[in-house]
Amino acid sequence: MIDKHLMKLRARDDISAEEEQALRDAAGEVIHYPANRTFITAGQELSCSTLLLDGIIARYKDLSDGQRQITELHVAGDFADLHSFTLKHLDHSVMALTPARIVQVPHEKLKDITERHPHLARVLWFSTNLDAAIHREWEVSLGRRNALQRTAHIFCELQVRLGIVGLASEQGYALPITQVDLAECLGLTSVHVNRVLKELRERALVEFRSGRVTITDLAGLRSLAEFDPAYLYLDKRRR
Amino acid sequence: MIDKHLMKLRARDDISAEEEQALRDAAGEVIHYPANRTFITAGQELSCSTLLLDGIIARYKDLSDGQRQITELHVAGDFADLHSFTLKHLDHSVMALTPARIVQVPHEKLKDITERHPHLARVLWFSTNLDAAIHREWEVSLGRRNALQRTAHIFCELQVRLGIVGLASEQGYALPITQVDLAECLGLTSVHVNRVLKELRERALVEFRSGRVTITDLAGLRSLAEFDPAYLYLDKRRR
DNA sequence: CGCTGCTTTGAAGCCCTTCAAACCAGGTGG
DNA sequence: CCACCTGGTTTGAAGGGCTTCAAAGCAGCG
Repeated sequence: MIDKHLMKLRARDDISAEEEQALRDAAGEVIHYPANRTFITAGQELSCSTLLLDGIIARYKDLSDGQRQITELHVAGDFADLHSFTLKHLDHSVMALTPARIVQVPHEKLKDITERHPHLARVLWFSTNLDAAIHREWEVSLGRRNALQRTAHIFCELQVRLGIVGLASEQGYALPITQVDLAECLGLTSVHVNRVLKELRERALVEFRSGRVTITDLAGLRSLAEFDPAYLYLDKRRR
Repeated sequence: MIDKHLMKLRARDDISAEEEQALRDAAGEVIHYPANRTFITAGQELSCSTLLLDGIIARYKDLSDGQRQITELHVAGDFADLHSFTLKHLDHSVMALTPARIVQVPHEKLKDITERHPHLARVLWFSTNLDAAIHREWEVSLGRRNALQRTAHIFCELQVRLGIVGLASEQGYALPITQVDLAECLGLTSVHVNRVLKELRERALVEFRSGRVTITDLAGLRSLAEFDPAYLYLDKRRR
């Protein structure tokens, strides 16, 4: 059940059989959410974290004028809110963008892990730091990259992250979200995202249609985005 | 020496005398950096974390065309790179924007803490999650707030963060950085930041001159920025 | 007292937004 | 089986916020 999560962790560090078992034991109830369901609201008190088994989840913040900024996307194998273990309530909301299957991991069990499995605790700590690294890369996109590069960059990021858990190839991957969702990730209007997607298609780099990203030219796409996967910390030997 | 750091932690959770001592014991060499010194370069291997005693530090990423995005500012009492403990090398660089005094904390000592002081370890984990929360708020600013709100927002944030360690009042605080630095935080050009500062001054909200932020109307400033300090997790009772 | 780094101002232009409307596909009910 | 509805996509036209380019102003310092 938590196999994709283990794939993700093991792409970054060694996880012993004992630690794997501790994680498996921590997994609780499996829940299905429909697309478009907000299941954690900012500020709400939390006693368990959400491990995503399947689907796409977004962390987002709403502004008073109805605008929304998605601060990170999550894919299968990610904890959507491991940080709620130390924060206890979140500064953002969390929603399923597609139908999603998740498993709840009680904070009690995570606390046990910090007390009984220090190394595994550090690996989980690492995971939340990886989320922060993704936030930073998005800050760079939002602050300094133009719409075209920004859009190319997110497609590159998801290709790598989905690839780690076996859900993407160099040719593309399923991404059943809307252009509005994408616009909320990119800090753009959906109208402009639409125009950018058209240009990416016409440049024969990538195509985003009917819930699927089809990559025509991965090298070209990465070059346009100046994508450097270092921020995803995949080089295991360095840790 | 690490008093400001303890103030910061204790604004969020209780720290026992024993834990305090463990932290004090972890502190190593004190180092002075001049303004404008990059002391950690992205990718470089690290064996200790940097606790800021005095000054302003920036985490930043450079783009190939010479543009730069600062992803977070640090003030006295902050770890500038506690996350390097689990990441081992960083996806960004770190520089002193002002003359800075720091103390190095060896990762070995942090590892001891995770093994001997699980609660303190969780508090440190919390600290890195707080950094991530700040990243998220900056993503919202960069993605959805206009230049005026964005600038107002960062002044509000720093007022709170510096206030926690006794370095800001409701009337203002020292912030000896340049408009260029500010622009690199805000994803704007320094030219436009200059115009925005003029408008904030003319609206009698805040003045930024000769290294000092003078707040004329804190309520008005917060209202313009739609500043909600919840993301700084200061409500101790909820944890 | 001139150099240097930072700030300020102006003018022109572009990237992205806003507003509006048409198009399209899939699902539902008459 | 088609008309209708709904949510999402696409396109056009106009406008604005921020950038770019350029240059002047200013303060601190050797």
